[in-house]
Amino acid sequence: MKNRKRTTIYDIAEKLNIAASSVSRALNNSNHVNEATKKLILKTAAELNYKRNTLASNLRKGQSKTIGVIVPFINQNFFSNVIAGIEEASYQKGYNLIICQSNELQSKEIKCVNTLINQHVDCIVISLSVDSNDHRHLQNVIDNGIQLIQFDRVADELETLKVINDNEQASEEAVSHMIEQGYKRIALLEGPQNLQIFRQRKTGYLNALKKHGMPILDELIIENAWTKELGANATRKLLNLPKPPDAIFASTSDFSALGVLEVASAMGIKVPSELGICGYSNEAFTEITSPSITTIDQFSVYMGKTVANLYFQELDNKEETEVIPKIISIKPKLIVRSSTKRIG
Amino acid sequence: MKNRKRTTIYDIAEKLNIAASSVSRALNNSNHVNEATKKLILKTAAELNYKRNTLASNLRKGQSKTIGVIVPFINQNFFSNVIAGIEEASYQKGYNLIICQSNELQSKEIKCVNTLINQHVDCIVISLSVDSNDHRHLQNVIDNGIQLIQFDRVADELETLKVINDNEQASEEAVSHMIEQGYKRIALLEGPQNLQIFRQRKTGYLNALKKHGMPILDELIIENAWTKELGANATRKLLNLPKPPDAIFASTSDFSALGVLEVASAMGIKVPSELGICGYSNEAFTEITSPSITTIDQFSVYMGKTVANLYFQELDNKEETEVIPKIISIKPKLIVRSSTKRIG
DNA sequence: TTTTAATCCGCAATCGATTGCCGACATTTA
DNA sequence: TAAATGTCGGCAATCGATTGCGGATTAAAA
Repeated sequence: MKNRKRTTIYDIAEKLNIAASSVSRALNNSNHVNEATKKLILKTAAELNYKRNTLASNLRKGQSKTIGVIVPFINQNFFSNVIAGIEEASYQKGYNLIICQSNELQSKEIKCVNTLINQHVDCIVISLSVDSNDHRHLQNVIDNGIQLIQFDRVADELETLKVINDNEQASEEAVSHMIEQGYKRIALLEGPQNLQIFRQRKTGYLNALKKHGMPILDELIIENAWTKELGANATRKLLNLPKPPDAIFASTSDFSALGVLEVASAMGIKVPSELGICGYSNEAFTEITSPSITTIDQFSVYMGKTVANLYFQELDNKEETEVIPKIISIKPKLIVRSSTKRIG
Repeated sequence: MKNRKRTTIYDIAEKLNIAASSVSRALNNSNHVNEATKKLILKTAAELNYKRNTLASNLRKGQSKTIGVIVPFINQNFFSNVIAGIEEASYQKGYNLIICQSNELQSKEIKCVNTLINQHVDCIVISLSVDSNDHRHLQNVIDNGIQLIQFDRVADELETLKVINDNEQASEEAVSHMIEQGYKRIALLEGPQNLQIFRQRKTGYLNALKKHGMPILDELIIENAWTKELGANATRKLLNLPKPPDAIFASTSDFSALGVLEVASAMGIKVPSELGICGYSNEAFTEITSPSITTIDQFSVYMGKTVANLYFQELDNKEETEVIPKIISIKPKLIVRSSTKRIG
């Protein structure tokens, strides 16, 4: 709070009795300024503890070197990892991050988008909130000349850059694995079907069953079981069926899978011998439950880096070759653990 | 990418054939403008899809309505929770967050600080990196008239606003609890002692021993065991002592405690009967290990909210009463779980 | 009807950095 | 020696929004 007034290029100019434009050029390392004066300016700038006012600079240059990120919750493992990845890649390029949480609410998501547009961010990175239905606010981003990149939870119909997981394939692989382990009645806990990722995971599940010539049993497919509690409730319901499942694929999240595991334990049902369990996301805890939970790794940090790098590539490429793929799909990896290992 | 050029107040002014200043006033809901024209302006602004250029506004007003946050890693539970808390409180006040990671490196921390100063953030919130030794960069923040708030890992000698946990007290409570459970030889895994929080936790440990008239055994105090791996190594060493401990307080983190638990399990040592374990942080996984781990909850989201609100209070209070406490200490809560429950 | 006050609105400066353009001077080439 | 080229520095406009001040119009008070 000492010098409320910060030193500007004018202060430096005045002190050295030169024009502010020269100071600006020197600080930007332009070659339109004599080497000697440049050194002098830099020295004086350091002495006066000069800090460039990025606001002014950005205003003039019409860019902000800032990327806005909107996620449902910052403190969910998957998202915080993606953000960490974005941050790492952006930092190297001298870009800053503005982070917003949509709290899974479209209404807040819209506000976040507007804030970021006002902030003149160069790029908005978003993973949709669960109740996101129409996408006018995203169209608005594009209309305002801001690069839009969607990741993970994407609106398919919008033609933007996207970084996604191959959910369908991963899901199919997981279910196939369970079938190979001898499970016959595999239940599916599905997430809100307005989100593409959950539709894809369901498709993967159905594909696997078809491929192995297994029947699709509607009573084993439970909607909207994507939190630990909902997963637990669904499990109670499933295990009390006349013909209960012998495996549960919690396609929504590991939290849901954890709910499954807890209910099974409480009911004295043995995992994996009597009930197989597979989650999604490879949350840290899946490794340390007993038994440990089979799950799918989404390479979240890598995903974040990919998002950022995609933006930077697109930036370099402007008006040039335009050969960059608009959609990058990252292949997730099935992590087989005890909760589904019945044989071998 | 449609209209590269966004509408400004001048566009609105021109269209309505009035002065830009009136537009500005209308948009700021000033009462120095006729109600009818105000309505007209607002309507036109909406029609033209006007978005305020926050950069220009902030430049003029000399503030940015932005809070910069620097943490070691975004994707560590504690920090992402604190950030979530800060975001929630800031959002309500119309403030944005710029997030940086120091990666536990002082060098990067300094760069982050400079970036944020350049960005003219109104406030910088920081939790120090582990190798943070001198604090000139923090002094620099203050000298630039930016409000500095430290949380959790703070530099004690700097007179700034601080939000901390009462580590000493929590630590003492945890160790006392273990003593009451009948543990006689309680080991301590300590963190890097240049960070105050770890010194405080050690002090709490020592206090508890003293209070209960128990000897302090140097061979049971292990330095720098603050990751899962280091915790595991330390445990191997401890359990191979001629007179091994019957309890381990992983004062650094739950990850460290997890390392302890894993080694104990691998060595066939029963927890809690043969070895008590207590962690720190109340990470989600501590609840689901078997046995579940006794730990200390730091109320991280609440901590974040407190940080943000502290800033806003200070803002309101400028030049006024100055009665706000400079240091807010949040009392953590001991969460007793199976890993230390030997009696009762 | 005249004075006073209130209400609106516009002019122009300002925030700090950047940049196109011009001119002064020095250096090189014809 | 004259012309052409290059180097360096300054002037002034610009980015978009805000705001102090003053002027004009209208309403209220005397």
